[in-house]
Amino acid sequence: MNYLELLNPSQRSAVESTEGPMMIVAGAGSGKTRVITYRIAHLLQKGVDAFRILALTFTNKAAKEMRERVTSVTGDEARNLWMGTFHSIFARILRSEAELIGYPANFTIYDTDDSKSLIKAILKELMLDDKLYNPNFVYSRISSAKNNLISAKEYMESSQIQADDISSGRERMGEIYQTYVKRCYKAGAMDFDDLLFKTNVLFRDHPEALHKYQHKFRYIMVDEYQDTNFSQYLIVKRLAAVHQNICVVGDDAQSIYAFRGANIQNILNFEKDYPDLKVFKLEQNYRSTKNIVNAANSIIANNRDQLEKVIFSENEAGEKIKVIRTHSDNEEGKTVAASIMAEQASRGMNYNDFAILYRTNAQSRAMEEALRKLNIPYKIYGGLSFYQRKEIRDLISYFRLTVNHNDEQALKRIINYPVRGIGKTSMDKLVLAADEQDKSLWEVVENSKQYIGGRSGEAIQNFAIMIKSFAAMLKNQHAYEVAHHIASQSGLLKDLYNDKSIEGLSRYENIQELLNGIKEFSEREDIEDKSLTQYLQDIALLTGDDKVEEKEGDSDTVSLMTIHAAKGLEFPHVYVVGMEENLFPSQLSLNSRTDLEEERRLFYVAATRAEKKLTLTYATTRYRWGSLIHCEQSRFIDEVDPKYLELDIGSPAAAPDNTFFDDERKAWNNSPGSAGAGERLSFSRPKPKANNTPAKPVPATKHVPTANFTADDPAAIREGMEVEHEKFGFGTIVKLEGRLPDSKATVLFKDAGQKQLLLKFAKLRIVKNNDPIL
DNA sequence: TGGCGGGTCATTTTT
DNA sequence: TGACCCGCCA
Repeated sequence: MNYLELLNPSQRSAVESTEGPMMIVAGAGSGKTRVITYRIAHLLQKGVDAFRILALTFTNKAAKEMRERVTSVTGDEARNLWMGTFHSIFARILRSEAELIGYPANFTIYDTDDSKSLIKAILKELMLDDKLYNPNFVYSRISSAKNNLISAKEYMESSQIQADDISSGRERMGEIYQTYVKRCYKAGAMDFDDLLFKTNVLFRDHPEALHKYQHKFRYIMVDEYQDTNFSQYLIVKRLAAVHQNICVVGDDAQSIYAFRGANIQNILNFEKDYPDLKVFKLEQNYRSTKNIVNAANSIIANNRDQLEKVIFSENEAGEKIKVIRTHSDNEEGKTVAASIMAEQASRGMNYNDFAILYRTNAQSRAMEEALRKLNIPYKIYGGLSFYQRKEIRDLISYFRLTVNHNDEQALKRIINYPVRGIGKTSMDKLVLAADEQDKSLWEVVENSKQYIGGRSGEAIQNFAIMIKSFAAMLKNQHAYEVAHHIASQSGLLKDLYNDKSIEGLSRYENIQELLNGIKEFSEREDIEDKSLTQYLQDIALLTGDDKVEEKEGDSDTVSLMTIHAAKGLEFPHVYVVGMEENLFPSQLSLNSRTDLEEERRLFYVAATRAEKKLTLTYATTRYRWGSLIHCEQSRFIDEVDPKYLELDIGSPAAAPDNTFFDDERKAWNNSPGSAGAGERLSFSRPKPKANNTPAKPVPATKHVPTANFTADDPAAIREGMEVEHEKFGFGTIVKLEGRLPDSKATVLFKDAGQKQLLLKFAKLRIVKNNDPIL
């Protein structure tokens, strides 16, 4: 097979250039995967040993796909490639070198949930306020420290960081970080970031280990290089230092993981690290129509930091990009669903050809409902993965604890599940004891008699004995035998079996499914080590729906996913929904140019998923965290060169569910300033400032409500308004907090003084609208 | 000790 | 709107 003929000239030279440092700047849809695939095939064909090629990706999906594609070109030899995600490859290396850095080879990998619950536990033990030290915040702070290779010690010694934390009132961050690290160590656990951090430690402190891998990997490829963080960057740099056969592939315009520590500078500055770098640019987009490519180019042109390149398409011009405005998120859903149905019928397309992309998972609901009403089959990607379900985590925790007794998070999770009378009080004692004696929780549990007597003490003893008995099986029996034994002997299976509710049933089925998976694993012929230990290591980094996809592979469904999840995919028709300010771009991104640019790249990614047709939709009102808010069209729509757009924002015939908002709109239109019901009904407004508007003098009235007292819709209440309350009389809205329907108003009553009222209960009549903004 | 109910809270993206 | 946490009660 002459694969070289399948490539265009720039693709081909990228494939044929195998020696020395190189960078492939691969625009969206430019055949990047094809180039990587053939490049590896080319190396193999030249006689390079597959064991000496390292190919790194970010997602399991990408790794899997790449391996399949290489296999289809080169055959079985592809199996020997070192190909996988950063995390899985270096976890593998760390296991074989674990001793060097003082870890057991069977260390546990803590996922995000484990990490956060450990952080919560630490906060509690240190008696810190978890409002101030929000676990999510703490987690991301520690994570970004690790991704920038700042150890706990360094963290505490850095005056810069200290100043930072002190100024935000969190001067004990360093201490938390340090405790966290220590606890992970005692538990024989690494979190996701550790897998990279410790690899760096290994390579820094053990030159012989570094040396070994430097020589082993003669060719290194990194996909999605724009998404590397500092920690990953340094690993790659070190590994490539000897042979210098490093090939990175990426597209700065598609860098969307800065929030996770990815540093776009890694790709922008690559040249500085390798002066004799060869750069290949893949600029022809084979995926999309001219209109889509040009529109995408006009979007990304708004960003400042970019590698120079011109993406072009030789495909047909195609349809313009459609922009649809709707009045509510539900209507948006209906519109999209109806459109899919119509197109599917009129153009003879499959549901597979459609994707609905959104910024946040919460948006999927309105879409789902609408699709369901029209009986359109759909599949949601992302969300809770199989392995994140409670019952699965429970059983896996048993496995984890069996393999690694020190795994604190697993232990805590299951020591009293199923219930065996080991309560909070006992656990508190054990945790305290472990901390005082600097032991792992398990070591204390094993000797619990010293700390806890009576029934609880007994129960703990029995628990420890049970776990040890499980462990005794590990050596000689394969995964399924042990797993099944654990599931039944722990009482977990029985506990679920007894739950006859619908959810209980599905939990039971899930456990069965997990066990079936393990059974398959145990029966696979291509695996040597069929122990439960090995199984755990195989699945530890399997997140997302790697599993689910296989199951319902070829059904014809519309795909729903976040834009992040859609990266790397393509669909004939793409709907990007929720094109609204504060949603996309996310309001969290509006503070800095870098964040906004990342958001814009995200939009670029979304747009370039489409092959034939791209539709952008937005709603002027939307339910968000349970209450109705008003939305404004996204600035990103304005940024697309209008000549590629076809607007459909004329007010559609009133949808049935629309009447509900009429009162509200009336209230708005009555207010001074918004009277000119202009072209765009822009309801959104800047967040009210904390300082209050001065109240106007109100005519004194007694607590007697005016005749015909009728309350107004809470939605119409604004700061600064004068209102009347049945009991408290007249007053001024000083402050509004929260969102409808639970918003709370602080009202300064002329006679009754200041009161806090829940709007949904308090009946307020608007006396005069002093809204300062309108 | 465990279960239930109400209050509170956050909601971006993932290995 | 839902997830989670806490406190109260059995």
